[in-house]
Amino acid sequence: MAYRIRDVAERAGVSKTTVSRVLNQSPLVDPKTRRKVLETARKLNYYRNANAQWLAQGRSGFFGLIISDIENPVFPEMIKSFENAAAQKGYDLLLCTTNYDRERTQVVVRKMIENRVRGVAVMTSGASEAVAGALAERQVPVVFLDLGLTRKYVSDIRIDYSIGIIEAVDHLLELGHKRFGFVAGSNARRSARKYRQAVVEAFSLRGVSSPKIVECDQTFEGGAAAVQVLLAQRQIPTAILCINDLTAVGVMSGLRDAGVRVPEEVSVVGCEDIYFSRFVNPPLTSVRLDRKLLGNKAFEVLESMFQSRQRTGTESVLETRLIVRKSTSHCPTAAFTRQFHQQPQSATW
Amino acid sequence: MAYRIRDVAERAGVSKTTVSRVLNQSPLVDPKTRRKVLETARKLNYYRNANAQWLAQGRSGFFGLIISDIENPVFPEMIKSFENAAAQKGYDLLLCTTNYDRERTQVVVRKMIENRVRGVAVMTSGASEAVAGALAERQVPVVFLDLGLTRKYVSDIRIDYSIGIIEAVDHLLELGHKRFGFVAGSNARRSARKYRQAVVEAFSLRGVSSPKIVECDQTFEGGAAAVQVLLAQRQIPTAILCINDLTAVGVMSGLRDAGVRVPEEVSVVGCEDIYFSRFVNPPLTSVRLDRKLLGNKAFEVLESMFQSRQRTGTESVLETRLIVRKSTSHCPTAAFTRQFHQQPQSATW
DNA sequence: CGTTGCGATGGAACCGGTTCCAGAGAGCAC
DNA sequence: GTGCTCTCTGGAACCGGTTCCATCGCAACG
Repeated sequence: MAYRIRDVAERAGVSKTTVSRVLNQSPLVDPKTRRKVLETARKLNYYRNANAQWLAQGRSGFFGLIISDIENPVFPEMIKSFENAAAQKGYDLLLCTTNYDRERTQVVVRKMIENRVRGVAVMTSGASEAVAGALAERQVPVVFLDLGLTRKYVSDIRIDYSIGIIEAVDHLLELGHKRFGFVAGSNARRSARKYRQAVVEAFSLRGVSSPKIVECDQTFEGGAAAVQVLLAQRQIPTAILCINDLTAVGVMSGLRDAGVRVPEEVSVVGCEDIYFSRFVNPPLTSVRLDRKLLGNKAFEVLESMFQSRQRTGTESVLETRLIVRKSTSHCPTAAFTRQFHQQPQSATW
Repeated sequence: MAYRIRDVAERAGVSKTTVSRVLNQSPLVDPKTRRKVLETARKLNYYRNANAQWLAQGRSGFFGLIISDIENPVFPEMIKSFENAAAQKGYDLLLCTTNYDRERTQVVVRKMIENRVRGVAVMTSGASEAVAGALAERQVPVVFLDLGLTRKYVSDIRIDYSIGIIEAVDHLLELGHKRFGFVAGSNARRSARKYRQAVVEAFSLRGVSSPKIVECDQTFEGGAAAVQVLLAQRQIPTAILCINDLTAVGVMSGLRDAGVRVPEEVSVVGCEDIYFSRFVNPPLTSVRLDRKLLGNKAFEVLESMFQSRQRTGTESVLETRLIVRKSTSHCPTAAFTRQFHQQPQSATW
């Protein structure tokens, strides 16, 4: 068995209490004693038992982070910044994934409670109010993404898509575009619904007729399939907004397969600005959601709830903005578009 | 304060011991008693205190996973499969990242020990034998990636790049290629060194003259820069191997910027087969490293060490294989290559 | 009928820390 | 010298589980 605090105490000729004080940087220790304790601890190669410490303290050193699927490229950046923020304050990360599974979500929430975490960030938009309830009931501060609700122990970070989308619409209008398409996600997803709403509002705000909306499953293949629907129209759109970057890349691929050049003939705008977006060809113009900021803010919100006496939840807003790269450019001339429709390959769609 | 096991015991009219037995599925409990205990636990909405449980048991329910940087796209898949494998056996994941920082590595190793994890997978090739020593000394089973060493408590998973690389070389030879380039990583990295060695060996095995090697920093930009060196040669290679996919994508981008078409004029092969490789244009041919398998195997190895009486380390091998997509094709004719060298844009490199 | 064996249960020690509270001893003012 | 304050230290209870060992009731058996 490894050395315990008592072993250190005995060899340093002091009590457990004193050793504990030294290890926890209590000021109530004589510098000379402190030095001796630290030295013997080092000599014994002592490691404290985190479970014992946290049992005694009534809570662990963990902050929990619940996400849906770590393979989704939006998460790693968020995890990193959340973890860094926590590490800076001396806390650890307890990461759990739900894989979009209802049952697994329950298990994961239970784990958070059993581990006596100091707070939980639930960064999957699939999570329900039931999750919020379960955690708040155990007095665990929790922060959600776009839950649309705050109360005691429950904070919310709202993502304001509209800013970035309006920037995108303005950008496209400036480039002379008039006919738009939007490859949307399923309305069953809260975040997809919000995004679609913001898109529609942005167009009406600018007094432009609504884009042609095609729904897809938010994957690469979904984007490639959705764009075929848009291309089959009598008048194809010259600019296409997409629910996320992966879809946008699929859209670009579908366009290329159909012989349509991006951005010369059709401009494409993604959302999220995942790491890879700058490396595709052409580099993708995208509505950026700053996950670094999101992860930081999530931790910040949790910590301030944890500190506050009342544990009152707060609402904060995360803004988005447009990152212009090379997948958008001037609207092609009408002549060009008409010519395009006479190409033989258009028959194959 | 939340309900404790004692509260459940009192209300169910049994002892703490019995409740503990019920919760741990011990068979030494009368079914009737079991039912009553479970019911009162549910009624009280009881959650066990993991810290207390693990303190008493002398070890936690965690398996540790140490990686360098979660933003590197090779890791998420690995994390997922490791976590799934652990979850299936009822264990949890303790994920820590080093961010390539020596000091942070120490901190992270300490955390693993303090949390009394049942085993640690160190899946960053930056880790040294010192880390192995620190953990083995505390009798923590640990599995490394390409450490090239096994002993008590220390296992190793060796990645056999050569299979995939030989497949790649054969594939390119079949396509008629004769002049090759290799965009390598820094020899300072263990894994990059191994990869380079495997490439050189594969060529000599097939009796082909060695490729022109250019070193880079394994990033997109590094790849784009490295390819310029290759293009500046009198005879440019018609096929380029790359240390990883991100570099390969950079190489393709650099080629495109120089007006060289992939794969018609130059074929490109990556390594790792990250998720995004199939979505770039053209979809990347790559030497796949199966991270799903790696994560699973890492957990498996740890668990079997944990079970074994002797805690002897094992060595296992993970094979790679070539995934052929569209970034490789027939070697262009000699005439074509010569013509290319007379193009004006070659002067700008 | 006494003994044995077995399934079910509980008492109490223990895991390794933290923290409340009491107290020793030094320093200082009077 | 006395009393007070202040700094530093240690004893002991406690956190909430697990587990060793003893015990008890009951059925089976000789």
